[in-house]
Amino acid sequence: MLTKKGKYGLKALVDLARLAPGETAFVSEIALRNNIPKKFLDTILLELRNAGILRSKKGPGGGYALSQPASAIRIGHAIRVLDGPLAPIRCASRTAFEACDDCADPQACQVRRAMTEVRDAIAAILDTMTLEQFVAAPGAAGIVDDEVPEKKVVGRTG
Amino acid sequence: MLTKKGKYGLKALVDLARLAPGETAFVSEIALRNNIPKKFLDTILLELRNAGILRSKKGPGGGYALSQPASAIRIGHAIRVLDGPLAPIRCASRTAFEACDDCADPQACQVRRAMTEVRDAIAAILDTMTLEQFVAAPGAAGIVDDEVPEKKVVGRTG
DNA sequence: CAATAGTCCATAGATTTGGTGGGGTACGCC
DNA sequence: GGCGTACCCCACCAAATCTATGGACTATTG
Repeated sequence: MLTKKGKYGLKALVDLARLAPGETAFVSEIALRNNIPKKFLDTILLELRNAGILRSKKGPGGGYALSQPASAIRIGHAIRVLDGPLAPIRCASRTAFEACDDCADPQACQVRRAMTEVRDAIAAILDTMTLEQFVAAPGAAGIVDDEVPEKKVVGRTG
Repeated sequence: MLTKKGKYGLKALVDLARLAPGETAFVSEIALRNNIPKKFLDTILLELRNAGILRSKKGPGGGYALSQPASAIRIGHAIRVLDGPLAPIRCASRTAFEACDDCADPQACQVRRAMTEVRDAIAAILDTMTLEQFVAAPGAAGIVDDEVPEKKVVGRTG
């Protein structure tokens, strides 16, 4: 699951990536532009900064900015910082592995096997995608066959 | 995220798929064999039954069994029944779509775009995989380059 | 030194997850 | 037609996680 924290973080990164080179933005600006609670965004940007993805400057005229060009920032990295491992289940994570208490032998677990396959597919997308690609919006014409349904559907098939 | 509920459910399905044709198993048996709390498994199997994946028989000599051959049961279906939509975020679900309250226009959202791609990758795997394939264990030799690390790693890179 | 804006810590409500308890109900079997 | 088995259903609960909020502190600029 991508939590609100992760989502807010990605939105903030997009916001910052759109800045002119050298420019910085206040937390309050970013929060306002993206409908994010300012205080919550505070902690999110801080984590991204501690992870080396953002840099910050205090005081008047301060603010946040990307620490690297958008083309060098991988979406998967940001998500891991904010939401943890990409794997759907911990025992399927390649580097944040943790054994399930109900599994005698993780190597023999079918669930783990399948979820590892899923993890790899997710990682293949998100560790390849850079912030630069992420920001490059293919306009509203990008997804033509992906209509948004009227209201929430009963069956959970998504 | 695959919750314990989803995981337990999948394990139970594997258990049932290994039964001889026509044979049934008690909830208590399945629970015991897979280290699953009996009562919790009760509710899980019930949901799978209500979804048409399992059939059950009451009374002595009763129990649970697959309602269809394992080759006709799709893993993605079972997971959706137990854990909900496969998409990492609701607004990226194709049929259980729900708009985020912080997004003015879902069509223009970069996060949604990327997560839809992830959703499709997940669905491609899980909606293709049948219980039959899922159960077919390629022994311990199946994944050779997938060593299980000693203990939990600090960095969350999974 | 005063205003600004990031940093840090503590806390708290809401929701989800994971699980328990108890009773009801259909069924097979003496 | 009881009796026990084992599924069915309801309510409830504890713990964890998510989603914030409040307030104090610190560094910087003018």
